[in-house]
Amino acid sequence: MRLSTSFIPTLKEDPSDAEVVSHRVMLKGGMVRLLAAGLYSYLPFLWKSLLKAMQIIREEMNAIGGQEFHFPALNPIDLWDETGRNEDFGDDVFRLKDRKGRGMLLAPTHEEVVGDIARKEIRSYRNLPQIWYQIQTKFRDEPRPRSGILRTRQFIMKDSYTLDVSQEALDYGYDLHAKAYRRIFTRCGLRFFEARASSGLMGGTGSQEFLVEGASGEDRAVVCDSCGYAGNVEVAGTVWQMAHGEEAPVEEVHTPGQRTIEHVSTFLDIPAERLVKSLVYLDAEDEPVMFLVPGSHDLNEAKASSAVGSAVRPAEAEEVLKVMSAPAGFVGPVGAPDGLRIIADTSLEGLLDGATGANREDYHVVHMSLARDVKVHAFADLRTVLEGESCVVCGKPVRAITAIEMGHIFKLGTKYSEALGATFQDENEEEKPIVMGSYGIGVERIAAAAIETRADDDGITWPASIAPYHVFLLAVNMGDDEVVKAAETLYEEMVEAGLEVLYDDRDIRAGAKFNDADLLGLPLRVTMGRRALDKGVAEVLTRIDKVTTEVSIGETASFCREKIDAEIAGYNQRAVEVQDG
RNA sequence: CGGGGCGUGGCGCAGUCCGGUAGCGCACCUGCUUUGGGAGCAGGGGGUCGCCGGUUCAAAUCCGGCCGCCCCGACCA
Repeated sequence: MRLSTSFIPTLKEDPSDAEVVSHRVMLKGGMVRLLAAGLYSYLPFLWKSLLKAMQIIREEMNAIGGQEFHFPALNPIDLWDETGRNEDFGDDVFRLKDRKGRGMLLAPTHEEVVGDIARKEIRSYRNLPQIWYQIQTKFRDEPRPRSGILRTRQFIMKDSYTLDVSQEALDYGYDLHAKAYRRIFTRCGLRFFEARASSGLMGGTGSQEFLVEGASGEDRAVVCDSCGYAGNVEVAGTVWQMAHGEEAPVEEVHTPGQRTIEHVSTFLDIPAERLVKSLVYLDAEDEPVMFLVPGSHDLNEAKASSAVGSAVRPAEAEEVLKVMSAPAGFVGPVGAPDGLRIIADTSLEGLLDGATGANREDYHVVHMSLARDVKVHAFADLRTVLEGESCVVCGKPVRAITAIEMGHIFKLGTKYSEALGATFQDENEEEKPIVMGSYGIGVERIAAAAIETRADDDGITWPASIAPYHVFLLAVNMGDDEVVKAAETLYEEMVEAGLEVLYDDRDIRAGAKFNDADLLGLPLRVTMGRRALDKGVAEVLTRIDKVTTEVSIGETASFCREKIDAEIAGYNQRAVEVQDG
């Protein structure tokens, strides 16, 4: 492709509205343009990369027996009422009416459509298993789109669905997907973590996220570099025990105005690790529940929610007062109202000498023994783990990371098939619900994560497998006929060798070309100028390390071809190594 | 939805406090010179200052309302 006739509108200055690396570079590199908040046009240069990522996804999905579909993005709303998810998604879904007034929505995911086909077509265990997938635009009216292409309101997703006869069969299909995902991300040149995750709105019995470490991500996870354990903070556990202390009579102490852990800790000279945070929450029915976590830790609301089995929200100040008859900042489990559910973090079990609110303004209690003084309803993992705590698998310290969620796989079970009546008849003529799994990959995030993790001060450094082109061919001076002729010949030879070449034949100054070449970040840059031509060479620069090699003109095409092939072969080799986890 | 920032030629910004000629750099057009890391000189085109209303002789500037975009939080497969 000739740059002189391409539409790759690079910018000279940094765009003002972009903070995260991938967003800035995509705008600057003429790859995306904003239409409205969370809605981007993908320009040809980015689209080529996305097409390559999608092709890798296709190959790997096909390799595990996936069949590619294309479902309607526009769905009748009553189908979503059948599963209850029209309500569950709330304002996150775009709704509209057709000309007859029928309620429709723009699908944020496709379990319902898959379930609808299944209930109409799948009759027998002989029809199973099935792996169905599509690569399609999804719509979600995000409350806050952000970070450029990382969280948008319209995005491309590879979504796949397994239909099986049993939980065991689902496990197999789920493992096939995990394997495919490892291969996909590795072939795309990404280093990822697999993290246990919360199923959230999807429901089901288990889920796992594929994360790429990166500061602009929205996910927090802990990873163990020793054994490879990783978990989203919503579910990750660590081995950590609060100091038990020694038993002593419980005692009220005057703590005027000391509401926060920090203040109380300083005021009483008790380390935060010995304080107990008492938090009043309300469940979905507005029934109160008190959570107890170590003063040194935060309550994790996702964990709190699963401990209660319902969504929870912090009680407002007035609600705290109403439930506890004491103001927020001074509430505690000692002498709490009868019947108040109290759920304590597992690290508090056996605590003999803790301090917390006294349920009386300006007073706290010390020497609280949990077993003696508190009626704990249940112990559960409630705390947000902290860096340096011990890995639940190997005991080594874990690391806390910020990460981009690339993919998420779910064991759904029979939630959707039961709601929709998608059943099959087994060998014993018994009618059973189909066991489902669902699996997603955010396609744009592949390109975004590659940029986020590999960009340098000058621009992108694409992995060869998803680079829009392999080579940036730079003719230094279009006014020099011999240079132009040599560049044209190189262009032809490289294309002939099967390379994808972006040929900068623009009649502009060399400096601008070099800067664009750095910015666009193709794996190889081939420079043809007077200097090189006189030596009978082309200068081949590998973008990732900026090392230049002089290669005789006649061998340049094959030299580049080998470089690109070697890099891609490296990813493929690594894919084999990591595919089984 | 709460908090903060911003909206002025295509892009990046100044001007707004203190009302009175819309300005700078880049980009764009023409000519000449240049040509290996975003050239120089000369000439030129392009802006209802986000929108609506108010105050005023006069509004980019003051007042009121609204809209949009970005960031933090809430939220979020």
